[in-house]
Amino acid sequence: MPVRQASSHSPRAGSAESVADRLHSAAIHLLRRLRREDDASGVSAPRLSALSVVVFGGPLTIGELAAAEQVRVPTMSRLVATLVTDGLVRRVLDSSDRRVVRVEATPAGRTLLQAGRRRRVAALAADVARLTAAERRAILAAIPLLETLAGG
Amino acid sequence: MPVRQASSHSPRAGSAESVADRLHSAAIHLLRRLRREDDASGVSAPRLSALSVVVFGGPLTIGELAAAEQVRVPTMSRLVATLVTDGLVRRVLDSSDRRVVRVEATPAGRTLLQAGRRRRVAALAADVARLTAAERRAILAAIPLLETLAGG
DNA sequence: TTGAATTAGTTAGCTACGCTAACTAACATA
DNA sequence: TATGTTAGTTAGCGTAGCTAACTAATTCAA
Repeated sequence: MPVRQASSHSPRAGSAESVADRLHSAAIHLLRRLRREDDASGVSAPRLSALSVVVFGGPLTIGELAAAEQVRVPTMSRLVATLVTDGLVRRVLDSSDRRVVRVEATPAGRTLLQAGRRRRVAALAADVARLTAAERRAILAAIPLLETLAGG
Repeated sequence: MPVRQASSHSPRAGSAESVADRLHSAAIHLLRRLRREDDASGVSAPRLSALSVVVFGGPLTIGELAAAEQVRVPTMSRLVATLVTDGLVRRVLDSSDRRVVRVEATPAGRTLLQAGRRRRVAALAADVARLTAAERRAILAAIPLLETLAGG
């Protein structure tokens, strides 16, 4: 794994390439862990993530949702279909443009999101809680940067 | 998305739960981006990651590889099969225990890894390079913590 | 020394997520 | 009105993850 050899192999510690490489590795590992926990909780990460956007971002079209989640429209269409089946969101027709599907959360969706997010991050949060305050600050400082990179 | 509402919704900014939640979201977004780039490079992230372990970690058994990559043995078995088909790694029989499959990199695997890693992280590295030195340091400081959390 | 348990890995079969291509339906416009 | 554009769905593919069930090899104990 890059991280395991980065120090002995990277071009320069701290170089953009080195940072990118190690970040890549860390993201893979972190997400594998998160996926396991999400699976255990019964709601996959992509679904919860989409549900979260709908709950907090108000009614959104499939296309807007896809853009927000950085996936293609058909992928989002399927995610939404699953969420509808699960009763977590509802399709609302736009009266002025009947092509448009607006997605909004159901009460069940809102409820589940709260519980789901709690459950989902519980184990991770427990580990985060084990870090020192300084370490937590270090992660917190990096998060907006990670989002920036993800958005690039 | 949690990040978009975290500041207005999280229990306490900086709390373990808040950090975990935002980290979860950031990891999803980051990996989606990385996946797109990996796909474009023709070698998926899990394969490159496994290849990297083999290249830098010397010959390893399937089980060791699975543990290192935090996946189950059948998953790794299949990844290795693909890498073998692609000529990037080679199975070596252990003469003292013929159940054991030791996986080692081929020259082609080593070559591809170098080029592949470069290509794979190039775009990300370009964005990283656009950050300030302080921002890069912030990410660098967080990475070992992320790996710790991923390993928990 | 042979028969049972254990260990390493593979195979089969499932779910989910991502994609593109091709389609339908609705709208806009020339 | 016919043509093009836009929103979304459906179909089909590839990959990754899992568990369950299997084979083959080794270990160990009666």
